[in-house]
Amino acid sequence: MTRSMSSFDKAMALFGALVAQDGVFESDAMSVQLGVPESTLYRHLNALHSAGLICRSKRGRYLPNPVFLMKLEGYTPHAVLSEIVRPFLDQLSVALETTTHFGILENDMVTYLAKAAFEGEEVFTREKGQLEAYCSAIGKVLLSHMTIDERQAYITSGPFPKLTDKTITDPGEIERELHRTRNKGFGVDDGEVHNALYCIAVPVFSSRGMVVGAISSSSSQRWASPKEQRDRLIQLNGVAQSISSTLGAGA
Amino acid sequence: MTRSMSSFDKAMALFGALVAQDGVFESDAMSVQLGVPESTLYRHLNALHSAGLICRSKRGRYLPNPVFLMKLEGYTPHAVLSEIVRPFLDQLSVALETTTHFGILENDMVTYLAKAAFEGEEVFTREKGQLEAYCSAIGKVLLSHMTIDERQAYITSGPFPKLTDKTITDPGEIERELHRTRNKGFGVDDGEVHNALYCIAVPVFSSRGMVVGAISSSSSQRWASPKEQRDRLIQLNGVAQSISSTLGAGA
DNA sequence: CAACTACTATCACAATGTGATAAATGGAGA
DNA sequence: TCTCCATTTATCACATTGTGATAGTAGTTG
Repeated sequence: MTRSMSSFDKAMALFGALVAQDGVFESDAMSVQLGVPESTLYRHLNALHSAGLICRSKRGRYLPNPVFLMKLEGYTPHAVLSEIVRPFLDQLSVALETTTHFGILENDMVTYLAKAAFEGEEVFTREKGQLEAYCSAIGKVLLSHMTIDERQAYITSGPFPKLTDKTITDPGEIERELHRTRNKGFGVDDGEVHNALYCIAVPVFSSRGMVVGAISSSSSQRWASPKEQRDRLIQLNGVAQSISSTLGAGA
Repeated sequence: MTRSMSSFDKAMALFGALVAQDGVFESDAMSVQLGVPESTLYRHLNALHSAGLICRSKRGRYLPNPVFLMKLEGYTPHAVLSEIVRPFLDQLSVALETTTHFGILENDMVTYLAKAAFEGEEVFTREKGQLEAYCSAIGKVLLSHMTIDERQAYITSGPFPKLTDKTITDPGEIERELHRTRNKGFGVDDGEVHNALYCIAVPVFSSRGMVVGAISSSSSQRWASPKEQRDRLIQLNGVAQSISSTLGAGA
């Protein structure tokens, strides 16, 4: 991790900064931002250009090369993510003897990108299916990592249907639950989506701390003991971290 | 162009190959394909990974990093292309004293991504607007650079409405016209879309010879002499080449 | 279990990236 | 048109990095 950065990483850091700033390049500001001397920045800029990653629009503006973008058109983050995550879910499902999911947030709903079923445990979810976020374990985790503004917008967006008699539907109560979820570092759905469905979920981070999605363990019966739940969480977090490191170092 | 490739270029060449081959990496085949020894390839592979461009799916399979893809989600090839091309069109419009366009092929129709109007020359087209390909200058150029199969599919897809009395509508005749267009290297619309609209167009290539789009010069009156037309073509081609080199070396 | 291929590790050498400095180019405004 | 300022290119001595041959490990397939 702390091994010497290759020239490649440095140039890609510049690319990342450019993309994040809508192509605006101010040499002195960028220099302090990235901790790289200006002369080196221009060399990196040229490297990015000759590699076909960026092209110059006007003075001080560099955009991702459209030809490069076209090459990536066949790939969607969702499709790739689900392919990457699937083997991890399979392994986890065997280890925990439960069904496991990987989900992301999309339009305030949870979308399941991958599912590994554990035989004997029928779970009604399906891949690419959507679920309410406020009551599912994965949803709680993802909502709890939103910015304050985003979360506020979600909380006031209601209404929140009562799916079971355990479903939390009061906005204030939901907000507190999300706060607890964030503090604990994992989300719990204690029969709040479906009477016979109990889940716990933990976040999957990208290497720079952004939340990419969450993985969960779902069972038709409640976990027997606190110890058992703790055990599952450890395994979930282990796998989450494996996924993170598979995703690598980029943003 | 032939100056020594930076390590960056070589690694990005590997990335390009991976993307083009759906992530499949066979070290010996890739080695001969790129002319790079295997040990170096694996170093590049690791560089791409640690820079966050790719991640490992399974043995021998490397996919674009979904986190990286997400960062690029705000950029579409079309939007970037039109921004890149616009200043060139403006300049060309002044030089030729005609309206100029940049268009690409989309679902067998020409889509105009950018337009630079020349005052006094009213042209009915608008940016993001679509036009039939078989009778417009830009369309002819783009169709003429399709693969044989694609072109055949287009020719048989008909029907081809007769927009003016000069419009070529017979499939066989269209095919011959496309063949002529390809051989000449430029396309002509001699009032075939609209009675008072005369255009010539030339292709814009990416640095590896792929056709990205085409630029055209449109006028409400026919060019006076062959010499004048030749002159316009020279300027069109010059600008097309400028755009190509702005797009850079990738793919 | 055998054969194969993906993948990692090491090392001496050379190529390439580095950053300070200086100079040129181009665009916005007076 | 001229001035000013930020962007951009050019140069150079130095040291960090990349290179590729070789050898060895590990995971997969039959």
